[in-house]
Amino acid sequence: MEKPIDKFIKYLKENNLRMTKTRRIIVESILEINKHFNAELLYEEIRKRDKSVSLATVYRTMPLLIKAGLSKQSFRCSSKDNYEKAYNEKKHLHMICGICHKIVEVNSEICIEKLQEMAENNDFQLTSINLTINGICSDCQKKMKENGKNEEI
Amino acid sequence: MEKPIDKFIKYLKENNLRMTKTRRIIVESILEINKHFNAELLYEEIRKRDKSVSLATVYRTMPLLIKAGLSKQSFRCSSKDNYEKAYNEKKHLHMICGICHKIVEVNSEICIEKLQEMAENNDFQLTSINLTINGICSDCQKKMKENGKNEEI
DNA sequence: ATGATTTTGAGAATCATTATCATAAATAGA
DNA sequence: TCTATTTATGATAATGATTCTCAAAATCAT
Repeated sequence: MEKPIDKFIKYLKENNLRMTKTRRIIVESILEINKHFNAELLYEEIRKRDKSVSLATVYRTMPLLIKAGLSKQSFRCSSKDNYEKAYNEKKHLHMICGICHKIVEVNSEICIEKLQEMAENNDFQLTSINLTINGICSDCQKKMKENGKNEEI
Repeated sequence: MEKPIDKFIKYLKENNLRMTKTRRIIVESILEINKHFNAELLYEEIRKRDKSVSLATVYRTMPLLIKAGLSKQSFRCSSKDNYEKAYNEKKHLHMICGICHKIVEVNSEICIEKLQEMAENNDFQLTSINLTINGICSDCQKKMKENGKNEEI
């Protein structure tokens, strides 16, 4: 299977874009993150390798990674966009607790395959599927019962 | 079946909140909108009835409508949160074109029922399901082929 | 290496959403 | 109905994630 970095280089070439030190560091950093991530988290991971990379470049680079097929948009939590790797990934969805913001990944192969099929049936070229269950986790349900509060979601 | 406005009044009472002229107008306005909507669109609809209502109050009122079960969060498009009514609604998902931002509703009863079941199995008190397919509609695919452009998503 | 083009970091700008606060409206009690 | 208390509202400022700008640096084609 083609290595992510090679896939990226290929994408860049095809689009007359340049492979740079910064872009390489960004790709390497994403490889280290084994879950969903937002721009800030990726930025922290990048800064472990190189403190000179700017947050703007992280934001600038995400669309490239997505178009190159290395990464994809995922859910949105606490007003922040989240991403995940687009390869080697089990088909899953996210259950997000609106109180404590805990995120649980749940296998959902069947649903996702059904959605891919739907896109195809509608002659819709799929770029990403957002499949998120928002709710209140059992821990927070308990806590709410205990103190009788009606907390924000 | 309980009327939305009565459901809202009941919710307000239970939470020691007040029914006001503004809140009534907001509920009435939502009843007039027969599709998904964002804060701005709802604000326009409200202003047809009363020009004095402020956008801040629209934003303030949405969480109440959601908790009262009149409305629910839906997809996000062009950096804006969208909502929809939470009753009388067929179970559907949204397919959003990343180029022209056209939104197509597609029936998806099976998927949604599966997801509700999943939430239940995980002892997760469901507040909303976000089920969105992002991609490129067939029209935009054609246009891109014609002028060979690699447009933004 | 040279010159043309692209990328970058730093910081400013944007824009949807939230917070603040003084005033107005709604409720409870007399 | 009047009054006191609480809640809601409009106007506007603040916030914060993301995007834009631009001069300087890096990359590429020759």
